[in-house]
Amino acid sequence: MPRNDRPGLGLRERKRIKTLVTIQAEALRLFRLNGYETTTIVEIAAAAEVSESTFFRYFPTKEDVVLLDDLDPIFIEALRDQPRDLTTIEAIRRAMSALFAELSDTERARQHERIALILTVPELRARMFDRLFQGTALIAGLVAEREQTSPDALAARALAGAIIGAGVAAILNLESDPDADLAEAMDRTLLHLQRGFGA
Amino acid sequence: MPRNDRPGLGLRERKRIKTLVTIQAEALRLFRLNGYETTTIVEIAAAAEVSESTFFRYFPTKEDVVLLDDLDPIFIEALRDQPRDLTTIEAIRRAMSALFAELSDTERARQHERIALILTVPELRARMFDRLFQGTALIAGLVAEREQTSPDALAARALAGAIIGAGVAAILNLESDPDADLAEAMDRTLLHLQRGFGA
DNA sequence: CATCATATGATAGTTACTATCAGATGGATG
DNA sequence: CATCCATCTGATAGTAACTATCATATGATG
Repeated sequence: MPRNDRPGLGLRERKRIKTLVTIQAEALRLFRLNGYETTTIVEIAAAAEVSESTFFRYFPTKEDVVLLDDLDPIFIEALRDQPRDLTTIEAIRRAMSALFAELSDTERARQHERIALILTVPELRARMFDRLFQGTALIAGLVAEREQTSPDALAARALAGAIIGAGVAAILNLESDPDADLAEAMDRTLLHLQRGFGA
Repeated sequence: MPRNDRPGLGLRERKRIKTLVTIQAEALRLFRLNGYETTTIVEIAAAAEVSESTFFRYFPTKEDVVLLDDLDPIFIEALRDQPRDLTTIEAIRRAMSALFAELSDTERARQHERIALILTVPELRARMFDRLFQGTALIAGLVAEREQTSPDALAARALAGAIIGAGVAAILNLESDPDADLAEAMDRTLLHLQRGFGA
């Protein structure tokens, strides 16, 4: 995740970010080493040299250690930057491309591993889906704003759902094809949706 | 859920179904009465007059008491019954209609309440999404089988994902419009997808 | 009726998570 | 530099979901 430790933040804030990053890094290291379920929070706290209490102050649940990322706001910003006259799908495709382009190689690798982990743990997978569909309302809003053709609320929701569903399909594709390029796959699924499925 | 207690099953089997139904019924009653999170499994077990151990023999997790239903196989069967020459979306729309048509009024009301509960509990909502997307592979298989146009695996997955996403949109629509007719809403979102979104 | 497979209850233990409180530490002010 | 306040931390105790195990009970079968 993009580093936030630019100075000028005050010692307290910097310390806070440091422990957050440490906990997350240690947790992911242990998950990679011993698996998600078998790694306990006591172990993570010990590795990060904090108490169990502190762990829960930074991450409300064990799942959040894996699921929290600061990509969401970046994506939303990238989406807002897209020209108004684009189709919703077009806008999302471009925002996606911009997001992926912004990532460094190590960052991309880290995200790749993160997603691989999420897909293998049912608990995490379920929560990821939930988070993705939390965005339905946001996207539906965009749809209603952009596509002048359909003022129908349900139509906007339908498109938003289909977009997220297509994105999820690209992610799930990694299960059977772990080395696939997620950015490209997602762009392709969205493109399919954009063109229609030739019903 | 459609009753399975037709006789000719042996006493053991009948007892088993009876306790399963009892546990589920008592659980849902307590959830409705006191809320999902605040109701403990000890309470459910007591209400159903079984031990805690027995509860977990019937339902591996607390969530499963709400999420387990026997609609999935019925839907899959209904889907297989659709003529081969239909579009995938058409086939799914018809299978959905058939499924909803098969439900009695009380059954429909029960499902309605069940979904309302699921939507309010993050844990349940997340796992519902997971279950729905478990079906992606199945639907993608259907797509690959029916739509001769696209032998591309990713294209099939994209359509399957979009279909499920559109269905989810209809479900999520209940959050803002609790009295909406789910069957109709789902048919409409799928119809939107079928017609394309006029990109 | 006797035997076997399976279902049940009871007990003990693990782990994620909550609540609470006392002590430590950074930040601002005189 | 000293003081005071806000916040952060660690420790402890407790709850609830779930697992493992074993003895007992009950339906199925010859």
